[in-house]
Amino acid sequence: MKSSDKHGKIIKASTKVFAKKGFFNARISDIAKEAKVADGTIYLYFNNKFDILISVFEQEIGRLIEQVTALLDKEDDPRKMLEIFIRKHLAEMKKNRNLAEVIQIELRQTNKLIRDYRNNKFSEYVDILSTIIKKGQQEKIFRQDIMPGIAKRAIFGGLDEISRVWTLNLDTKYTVDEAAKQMSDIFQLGILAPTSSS
Amino acid sequence: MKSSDKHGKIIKASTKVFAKKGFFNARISDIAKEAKVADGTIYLYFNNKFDILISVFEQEIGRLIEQVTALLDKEDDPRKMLEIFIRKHLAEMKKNRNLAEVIQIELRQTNKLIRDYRNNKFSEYVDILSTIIKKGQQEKIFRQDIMPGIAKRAIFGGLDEISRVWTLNLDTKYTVDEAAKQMSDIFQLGILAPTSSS
Amino acid sequence: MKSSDKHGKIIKASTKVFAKKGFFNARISDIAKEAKVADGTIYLYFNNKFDILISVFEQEIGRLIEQVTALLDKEDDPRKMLEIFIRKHLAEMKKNRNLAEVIQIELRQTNKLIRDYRNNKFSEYVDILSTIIKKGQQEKIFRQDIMPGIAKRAIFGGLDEISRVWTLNLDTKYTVDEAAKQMSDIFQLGILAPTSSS
Amino acid sequence: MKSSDKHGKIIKASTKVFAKKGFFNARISDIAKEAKVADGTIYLYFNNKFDILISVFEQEIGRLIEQVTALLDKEDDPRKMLEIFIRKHLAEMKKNRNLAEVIQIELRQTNKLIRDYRNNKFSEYVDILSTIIKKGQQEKIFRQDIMPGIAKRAIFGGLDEISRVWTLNLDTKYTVDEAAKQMSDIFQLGILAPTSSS
DNA sequence: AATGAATGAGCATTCATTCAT
DNA sequence: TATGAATGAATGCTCATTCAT
Repeated sequence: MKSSDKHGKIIKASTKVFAKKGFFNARISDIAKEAKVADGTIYLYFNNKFDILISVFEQEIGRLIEQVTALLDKEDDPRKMLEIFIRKHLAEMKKNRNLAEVIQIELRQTNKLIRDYRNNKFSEYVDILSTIIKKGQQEKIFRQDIMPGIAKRAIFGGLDEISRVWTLNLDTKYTVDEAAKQMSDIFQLGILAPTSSS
Repeated sequence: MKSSDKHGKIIKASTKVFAKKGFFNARISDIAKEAKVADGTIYLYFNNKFDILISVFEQEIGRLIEQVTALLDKEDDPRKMLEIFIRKHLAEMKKNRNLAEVIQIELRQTNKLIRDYRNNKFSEYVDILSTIIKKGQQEKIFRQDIMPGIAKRAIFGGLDEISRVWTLNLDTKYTVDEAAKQMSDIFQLGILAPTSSS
Repeated sequence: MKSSDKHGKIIKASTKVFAKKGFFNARISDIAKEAKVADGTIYLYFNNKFDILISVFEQEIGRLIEQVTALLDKEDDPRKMLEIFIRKHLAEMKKNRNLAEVIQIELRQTNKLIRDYRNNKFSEYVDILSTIIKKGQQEKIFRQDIMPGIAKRAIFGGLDEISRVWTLNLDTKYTVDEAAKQMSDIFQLGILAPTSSS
Repeated sequence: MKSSDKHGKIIKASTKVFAKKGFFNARISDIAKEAKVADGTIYLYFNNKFDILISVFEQEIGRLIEQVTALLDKEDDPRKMLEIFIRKHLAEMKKNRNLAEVIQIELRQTNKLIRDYRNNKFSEYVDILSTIIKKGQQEKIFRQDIMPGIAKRAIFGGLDEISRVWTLNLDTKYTVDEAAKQMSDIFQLGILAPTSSS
């Protein structure tokens, strides 16, 4: 890491600007100003505007993966692991609104924008969920008929939608803990009342 | 309703073009060509490009609401109603890929793009879920501690993520029925194995 | 003159709209709305937008010529005739602000816009001045060394500038009579004090 | 002052293009081509098309003011000063036809186009005339009953009309000297024959 | 490495004019 | 005659990217 980590400064500035304005309305000059570098300097570190966006994903989600992984390594019970993932994800999204916006909105477009880009880091992140589920199934803790590939999307999608609303300044009546508790219950116990389960 | 129905033709063409290229990369001339009208004709029916996007939402989601509501009216059991919603939503998204893309990707941006626009139709659609949940709670079929406002987002988010992947041509290994069955189970029963439920 | 004199209505409406918005910012639909006819109807009476402008000149200035000529016919003294012209022109411009604007601003552009158009009516109007001057010279009332072609422009230009300011809402401190008196004096007596004239 | 002076080149090119085509028919690309810069470059120096027009006025009329003022500073006799102004104005308009056109035609529209713009430089220029007249009145050389606010407009309007005709390629039979002499005489002595003055 | 002036392709929108009714 | 829906050419301005310094 150089003393003047321009690459990092630009990534940080881009996250902020993309979050605030969206990818298409964000100007390279906005990013340059935010990062306190010249417009042209950005092109010494990135190929083009899309490249910046992708780098933001890779870097920010990479950081997320590291943090979540570190937390999960200390735990062995799949139920607890699932709860940790849920809580950590919601906490991060609430804390880092810029990242939340970028993941929820800009990430969606990326596959359309850049046909040959697959969000590997993102897949890796979501796959943490299926790994937990498979582990739970092996340990006979989670139902065998659950398809991990579907469950991971159900859970991630749910979390994403919850945190999406936070970025809109709506529904802030729920705290992270409340929401995390609810989501853990919904996904683990289901919404059926115990007596009515077949 | 005029015989030519230019308004409808433009909405239909816009849905297709927005789905294919995304709002920002869609050109008015693309839409005009797709709708087989002149560029200027579009402005006889819509104020601007944003207005077209919003109209697409209102119209297409309005149609979705009508269809889902019609199906739900025939059913009284909240469990069945939830299943119906899930199956219908997934079926529609699989069938109408253009609408799916627009909902999943473009709708996300809308609140950012147009500050004073609230997707009323969209809220109305998602609120069908919380209505079902509340009904189930009143009938003691769904757990009392579930917060409908959170559960509706968990469920819709999950469905959205599932169908999002379909539009990417990934994971088409799951049929609508399989996915619907899985989602219903996950949200109703949870993923915990029955014996391990506390 | 037909019962529904559309041609006249369009001319009248155009004068108003051109005055208010200027030729380039005036829309055919503005004129149509003002004249209470359909857009297309205008093209039954005029070839194009320029044609309307030219017709406005011809008609309005034609009316001006008639009125001024009628007044001048009653008078034989060139000094009085000059005063009458000056007073009448200023009075008309003050009364009919729309016409004033069109003459002062739009007429200027016309030669540039329409290369092959010569404002014959306008020339005819201004030539009334040179006719008066020539008559005065023949009667030895006006100085022989005055070139009528220059004097007519000096006088008309001066009047035009005075009334131009009126349309800008500036300098309304001068009444028509005051201004007319001043202008007559300036052009007849000059601004030199009598004692200092060589 | 940069060696390339793009700002100046664009002003010069704009004056030429506005003169030739008029403001509304002038294209930014016309100006860019004339100035030998890219279209976008123009927007590094000016906010918009109107801003270019205003800058042309300010700069060109500013130059005119400087030149006239320099000439007038050497003279003390109001009669001579008036003659100098008249001759200089006509000479400049004849020499610089582009500026002449822009002043005579485009300047007229400006107040209509841009409501909050007042041609300060232009007012300043015309006010040189009223200053001369007031000075002449104080020195008892010009008639006391002349209102300087009206006289300045009479004189400027007359000069403007004379030079306007030059730009139309009409009446080039008069030289600058002839016209200047005539105008000076008309405004100083009036057109009445000496013997017939009351 | 860093700068930022310069570039010029690209597009939403307007509006004079047409023409089927 | 009269209409007004439809047309599509035309353009001011933006901004990602380049490159001389």
